[in-house]
Amino acid sequence: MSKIRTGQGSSKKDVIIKKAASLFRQKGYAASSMRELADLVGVEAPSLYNHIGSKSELLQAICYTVANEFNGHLGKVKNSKESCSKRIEQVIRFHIEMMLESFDEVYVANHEWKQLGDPFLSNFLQQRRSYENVMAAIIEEGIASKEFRKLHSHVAVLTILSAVRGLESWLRHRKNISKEDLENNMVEHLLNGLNK
Amino acid sequence: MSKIRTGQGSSKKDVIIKKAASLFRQKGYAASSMRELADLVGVEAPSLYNHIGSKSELLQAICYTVANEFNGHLGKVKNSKESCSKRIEQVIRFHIEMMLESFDEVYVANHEWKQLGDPFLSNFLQQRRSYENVMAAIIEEGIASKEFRKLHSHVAVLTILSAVRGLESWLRHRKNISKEDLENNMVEHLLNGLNK
DNA sequence: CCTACCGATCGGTAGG
DNA sequence: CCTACCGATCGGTAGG
Repeated sequence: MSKIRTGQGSSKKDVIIKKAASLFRQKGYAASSMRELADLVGVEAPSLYNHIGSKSELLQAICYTVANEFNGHLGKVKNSKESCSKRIEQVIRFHIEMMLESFDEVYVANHEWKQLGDPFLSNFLQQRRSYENVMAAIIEEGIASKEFRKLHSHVAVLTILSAVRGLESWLRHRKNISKEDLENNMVEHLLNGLNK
Repeated sequence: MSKIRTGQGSSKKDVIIKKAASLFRQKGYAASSMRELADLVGVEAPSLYNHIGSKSELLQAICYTVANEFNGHLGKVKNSKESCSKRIEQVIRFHIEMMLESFDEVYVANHEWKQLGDPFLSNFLQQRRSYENVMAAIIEEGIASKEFRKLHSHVAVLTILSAVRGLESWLRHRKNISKEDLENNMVEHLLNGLNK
């Protein structure tokens, strides 16, 4: 489903971006050097520049690919005919699946976006704000229709998105629980807290 | 209540640590230079070393001060005679208050601990694991006493801690909501999701 | 894809 | 507290 995965059809540039995501997640963007990245790819550092323009371009590619995936999904869910509860559940499950499928990329987009230079930084923040607003609108619709309890919609969005982000630390020290259990537990906790 | 605040009784070292927390939060640890920090303090870079030993020592001081505050509070709550629900609520409220009172420090401890060198890194992770275990034990006690619904306790801990951490992004672009509203909304959402 | 190398900046020290 | 300066490492280029 995603351009993030690296199959046999991937170019050298894709490989470099994939390795960069892994390196940036482990060490942070600023603390990662192009020499280390070159080692992971299996070439000398200057050779990287035959495929990419700069270090910052790698961060941009990672952050924007992730942002596009999330925006694409929310766009589809937004105007569906299902209940607000069902739509929010779909958003939660999508976040959890993205985290499990594209851990490095999502982690980097969540942690290292601050290192983006302008205009990429402001554009990224703009996209995120808009994403949160759409989610808040769905929750407000649910409150108006008495489906949800009367909570501040933006606080609820924050609570949900942050909780889901926490899977990061889960994925670092994998406990013995299946993806299904994880999803169902989290959906139950967050959705029951919302439901009337 | 906390050694984090910088009042009139603070030494130059305290001032440096406080400014470092602010700088590290804004730019990240690795991307912050000692020259920038010196500028904020109002001295030349080499003068910093009359008060501190190294850049990494600053990160250690910030992370450990925060960790000690949280551990101290949880230690007090842990064996209190109150209901599990009440104890979890106290933990949630403490996290929110810490975030509001010592934003820079908590943010840095949450985001930059990975840049700690060993043995500080493993010690920090050990403390955090132990903190989560104590919270999970309280939740399990609540499940056993039928106070809470039957959720995986470690997933619930993760959900709660992550949601509370999300206040970070709230504090960056302050919306018009009071501390009390924020706390009450979040406690209601998270606790109602837990309660039977 | 490599070797050779650049200017800039880093954390930190010496010496006063 | 400063000036002067160190070795190391950085992102990136030239040239083949």
